[in-house]
Amino acid sequence: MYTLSEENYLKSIYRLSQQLNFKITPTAIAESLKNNPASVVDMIRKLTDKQLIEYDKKKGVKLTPVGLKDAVLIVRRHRLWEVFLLEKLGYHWDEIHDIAEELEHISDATLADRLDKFLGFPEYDPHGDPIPKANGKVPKPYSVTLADLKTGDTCRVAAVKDTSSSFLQYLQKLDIGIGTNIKLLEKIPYDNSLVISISGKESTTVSQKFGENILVD
Amino acid sequence: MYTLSEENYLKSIYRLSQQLNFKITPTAIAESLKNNPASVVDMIRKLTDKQLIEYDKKKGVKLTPVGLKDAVLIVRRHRLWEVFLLEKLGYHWDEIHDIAEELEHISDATLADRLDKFLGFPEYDPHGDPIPKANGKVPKPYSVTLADLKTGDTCRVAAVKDTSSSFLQYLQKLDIGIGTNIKLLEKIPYDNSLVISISGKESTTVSQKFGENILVD
DNA sequence: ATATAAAATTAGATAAGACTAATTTTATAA
DNA sequence: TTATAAAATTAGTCTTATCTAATTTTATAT
Repeated sequence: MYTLSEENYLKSIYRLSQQLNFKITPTAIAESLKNNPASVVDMIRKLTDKQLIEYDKKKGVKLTPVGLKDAVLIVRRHRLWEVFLLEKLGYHWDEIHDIAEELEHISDATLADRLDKFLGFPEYDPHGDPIPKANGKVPKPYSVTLADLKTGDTCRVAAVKDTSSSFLQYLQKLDIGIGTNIKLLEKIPYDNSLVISISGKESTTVSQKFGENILVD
Repeated sequence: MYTLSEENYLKSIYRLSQQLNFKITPTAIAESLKNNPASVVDMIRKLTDKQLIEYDKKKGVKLTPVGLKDAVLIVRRHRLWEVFLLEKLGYHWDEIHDIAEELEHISDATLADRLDKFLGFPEYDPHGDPIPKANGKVPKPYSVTLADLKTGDTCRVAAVKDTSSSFLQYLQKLDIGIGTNIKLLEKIPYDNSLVISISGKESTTVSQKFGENILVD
């Protein structure tokens, strides 16, 4: 159906389109795929010809209904495989993304649905990202971050925005995972550092950047 | 590590090398991969440069120790995924090969071993082919076919040589799977057709070609 | 032993998807 | 508004893996 590259572009454009009020330019796509903008321009032409995207210099790149449907399916496969790798094969949080990047391209028509069933129809992947349903519906993603809380608030870690292994390994070191309870003890006015208590334990200080990458319930 | 094509060539050469006393020529590889012989000649050069194979016009193509090791790993992955697709995801016998052809190329270093453990270290795949172990050792493959039996002999289906879906669907129709008991009632001298009884039921006649593609215990 | 067929090889073409370098267009700031 | 920077685009190159067509080598049969 699609080539590997086409799928990666579709997925990348979809991910960028999730960032509200963000114009999807060739440069933005190039950065997200670590490609040269010139290559992106070529692929924009190809995907436009195939009616998977529309490109308007003013408005940037936008997925067509068909392009959107298929991009969502790729993301669905990615997130289902992540659940599989973590829950069934015992991988760690920070190892699953790259493998799922490969697995998501397996093209069999019923594979995602069978895997979904096998895994018990999970709603969120191990990073807390919503797993699109077979019909294309996407569960509501989390939007409040740890940095949005007020002093004294308590929350439950629901998802992470940053999925780099350096971030995930830091979380592991701090004993933070999906479901961990965190209380915001203090916000340092100087640089917005956050003093928190993890699972009721002694306090730890983390940066603003850190807090902005943790989504909470 | 390897490109998709390189892996497919390695696997193809390995499979051909399993056929005893068979010289692996460019033409044979071309047929097995449904490629043009000219393309094969190019890839033979490439794999020779990488020291994965040796090519001697007289002796044909041969895997080097390194090439063999890696070819076996690809076959290991293929067969493990086949077990997964059949046992865990509920696919049928004739659907799993093509999907495993894609899955086998997922390159993570520990994936095969984790999958192996998750599946309970199976010795044979759903077609009865031996699954190479993590150390590269390959369990003994079955070698006696239904066509080798003498009239009156009873056997248990252990594996199939042909994995085309037309063959597998025919088997399904005849209610034959791995483990099915078959008794050879008669061999028709004219064309070596076989009259057999499947699971003790009424007799059925199958062709010599059919019998040669069923390996028995 | 030689004609013929089959197999192997070479030469050159093509397509996909990436690149660099040069150019054009658009945005931004003085 | 105009100079400058940034972004987008074009033109042309490269690599991988395929192909076709032509040629050379090897095998086979009379």
